[in-house]
Amino acid sequence: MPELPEVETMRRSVAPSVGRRVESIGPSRCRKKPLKMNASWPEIRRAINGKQLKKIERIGKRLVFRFSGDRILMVEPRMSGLILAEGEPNPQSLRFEILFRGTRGKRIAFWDQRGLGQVFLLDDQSLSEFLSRSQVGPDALDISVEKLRQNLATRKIAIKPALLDQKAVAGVGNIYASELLNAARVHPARRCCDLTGYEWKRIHRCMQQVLNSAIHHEGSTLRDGTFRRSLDRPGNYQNLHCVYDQGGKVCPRCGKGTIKRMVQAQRSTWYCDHCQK
DNA sequence: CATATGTCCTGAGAGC
DNA sequence: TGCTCTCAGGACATAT
Repeated sequence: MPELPEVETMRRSVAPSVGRRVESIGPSRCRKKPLKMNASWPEIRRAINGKQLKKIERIGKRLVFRFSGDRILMVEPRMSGLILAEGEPNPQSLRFEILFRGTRGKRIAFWDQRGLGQVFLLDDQSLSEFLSRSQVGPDALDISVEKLRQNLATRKIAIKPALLDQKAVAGVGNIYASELLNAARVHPARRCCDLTGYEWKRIHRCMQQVLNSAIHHEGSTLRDGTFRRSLDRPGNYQNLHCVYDQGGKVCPRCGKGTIKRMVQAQRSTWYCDHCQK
């Protein structure tokens, strides 16, 4: 599911557990396939049990759980991962849960239907190494327009697939790349190296506006319904999508064009055929 | 069969 | 030749 706004929504929904002490952590019994991770469950239990959850950070589309004693769990939800404090989306897809002392069952649970998600046990040092090895770029909400331009403007590929490159800017995924380019009135097939300074400014401003608005509306719940803040609380931003999955409709921004679908780098892109030049 | 929110790996080609 | 960077394509796993 998650792009930056959905991961930030998940972060906020489990933030009440900051300050609590871990009672137990472990895999669910009913999981389908083993969770992909860099340590065994006994190792993770030894590292995390009894520790206090100090902070939950978001880096692009990843969540970083910091515990006392410099122990870190980093979760990559990838396509279908979901981090929830409440609710049972599908008992079959529960991958692990953390229970907290003295809270009568308060927990953080990781659900993942497709099983592409990954979890890493790290410390400060190995987290830094991980981020530099995988070249995670600046977060989309923090990056300056100069840095965005520096990271992308020499490239010959189209702007829309370029925005999905997490090394250039971290957090934008397939939904918000289409949405922000519509807001910026830039055609998704324009090559990065052909964009003007004024267009980079619009892309940068609209990226932050669209992502912040999506966070405000608690992310996008698509037709498959997998992303939600809790079982009875879907996101709302899908109702504000101007182009994503809106093929054939009139563009709500210009009121003149029609929303079209195209395929770029084997992924769907939607855009207005009138106002995006 | 086609579609689906993400990331990692491989290999070809370009340019120095 | 060889190094680095870019870019295209596929794999991963499951559901509709």
